[in-house]
Amino acid sequence: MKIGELSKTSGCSVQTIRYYEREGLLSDPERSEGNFRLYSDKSLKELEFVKHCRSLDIPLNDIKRLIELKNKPEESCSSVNKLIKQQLDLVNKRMKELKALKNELQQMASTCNSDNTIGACGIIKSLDS
Amino acid sequence: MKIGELSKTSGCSVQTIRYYEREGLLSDPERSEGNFRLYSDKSLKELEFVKHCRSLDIPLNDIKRLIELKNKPEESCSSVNKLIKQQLDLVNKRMKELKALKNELQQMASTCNSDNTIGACGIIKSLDS
DNA sequence: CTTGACTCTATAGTTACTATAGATTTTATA
DNA sequence: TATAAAATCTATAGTAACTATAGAGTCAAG
Repeated sequence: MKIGELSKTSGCSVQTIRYYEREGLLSDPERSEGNFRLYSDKSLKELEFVKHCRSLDIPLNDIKRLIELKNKPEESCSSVNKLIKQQLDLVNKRMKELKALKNELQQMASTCNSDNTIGACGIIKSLDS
Repeated sequence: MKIGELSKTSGCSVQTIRYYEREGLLSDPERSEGNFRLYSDKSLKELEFVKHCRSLDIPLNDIKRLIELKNKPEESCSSVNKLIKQQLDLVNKRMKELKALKNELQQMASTCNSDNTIGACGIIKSLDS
């Protein structure tokens, strides 16, 4: 299949696919006579692996490492484990931050009654302090 | 005070301060004979307003709008309110996403017992599916 | 008077894409 | 078969919010 079809079946944009290729996350596809990329089901699998990792917010560089590790099935998977745990730590940290954000924003929103003027606005006041 | 001192008292890096100025979030400071930026306490207040907004993850463009609004105290603050509510929606959305992420990552981490090989690694398997 | 710390501007790099321009190839229609 | 439309190609620039660098100028202390 050509890149447009791969794009549709995978849900990745055409530019993103080409970008992943440039970044070394996808193996170089065959080319047609006219230099169009030609993909197989294996390519789709590769792309889906990347997509799944991205849906977990794993950075492209880490995904690259995971792909390399995948190709060494006899090695210990402790590095894979470490990578996932790091990602989990990050997510936990970000969640804590977001909770704090949410609290402050809610508080702020509650101090504004919308027929006030900006001069009397509780939101602006709390941002100023 | 010069930019280095403002940087220390505010906790913003020197480059970030200059960047905010370029982006129009801080008013242009006085300059010394030798063209060094000279800041007042008012400048510090301005910078702290920006910092506070940023700590709430409000984008620079929105902060710019808030600053403009701040300077029109007689207008209705409904737009301020709207902006904060939008920000709150964003935070809530992101929190939901993160919760889902966290679940999947935890699940994955639990399928790996670290003395396995990559070939048998539950993490890689689940990323593959 | 010179050394080191600080500051200046301008520019490039970061991440993960998205968007564009201009050229080429393929497919569909007349 | 001619041609128009759709898809693809590469290369490059833009996005957000900074951070880092280069190369030059300024200032305070010894």
